Amino acid sequence: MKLTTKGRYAVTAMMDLALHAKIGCVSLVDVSERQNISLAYLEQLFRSLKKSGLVNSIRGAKGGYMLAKGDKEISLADILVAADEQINLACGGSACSENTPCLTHGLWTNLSNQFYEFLDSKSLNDLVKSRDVQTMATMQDVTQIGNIPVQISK
Amino acid sequence: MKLTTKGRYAVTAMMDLALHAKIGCVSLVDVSERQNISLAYLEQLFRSLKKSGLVNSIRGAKGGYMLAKGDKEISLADILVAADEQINLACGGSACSENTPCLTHGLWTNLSNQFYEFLDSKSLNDLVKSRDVQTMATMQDVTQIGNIPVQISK
DNA sequence: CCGATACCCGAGTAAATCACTCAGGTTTTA
DNA sequence: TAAAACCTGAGTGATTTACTCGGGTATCGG
Repeated sequence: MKLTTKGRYAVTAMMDLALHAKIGCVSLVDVSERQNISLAYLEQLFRSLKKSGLVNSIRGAKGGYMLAKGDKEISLADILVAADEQINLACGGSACSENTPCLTHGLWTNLSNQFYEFLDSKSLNDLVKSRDVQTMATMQDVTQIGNIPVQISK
Repeated sequence: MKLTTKGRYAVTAMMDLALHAKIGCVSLVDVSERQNISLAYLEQLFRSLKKSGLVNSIRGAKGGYMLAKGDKEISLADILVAADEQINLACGGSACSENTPCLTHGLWTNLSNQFYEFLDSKSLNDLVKSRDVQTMATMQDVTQIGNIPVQISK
């Protein structure tokens, strides 16, 4: 039971967008530097996020990404699902088919649903509000000399 | 967020033991046939379960495995952990080290703990009691001509 | 209008993990 | 003593992961 880094990165990146929502749109270069994630990987990731309608993009210089909905309308589950992170513990292999389900088939679908409910109950806003994240975020912005709008030299 | 088949098999197998606890010990051949899991794989799996103290074994003909504790003392979490199924969604890669944790580090350790609590609150007995499992189990035993104690011919 | 910035896209790939299998044991019972 | 069963280490093909690469195309400032 583990999460792929893709799912984890997706949540991190979405939080970054949420934290800098006031600026308008955020470039992946910024996200990459702040969150320490490879740019190429982020681009690939944001394709999925966009396809799922979680973010909008603006092309060209001064472009970037922004949340397609409000903070509170996006859940952890939404993000994970968008990042191909299926929240499904159930079986689909050889030992368990539709007509001859295994002993635990019901159990896992049940648990999966409960996990989904749980993850769907946490909004991006909930996450961003947390004290932990707030302090980390300001630290990140300060480290970025000059903060966001200016950014003169490399 | 998915479960490996190893974890799933472990739970299935443990439930099989629990369901046939009255017989004394259960051979892996029986479990293999009833639950449709490769014998060799089960043997490998039961090494882990034994090492973790969840089952005891009796060697030789008429031998087999049995639960090392009561139904109610064994949790889903216990079984999954024994089957090398770590219940940990947190990061440990490049983007996130101890001194420079990523934005979401706290979030994932938090979630992991909640998941663990949840899985630890479900005992093997809880699972076995469920209507679903009961009916499936009797079906499995009936299909096995002659049921458990007798088992004359192959 | 040109070059820099940034999004967009398909494909490829090394490393890791998974889901097993195999080939041998050793112990116990009938 | 043969069969049943547990025990063990090692190997392996397939799949998935976590990326990278090499090209685009749109937009803005000068």
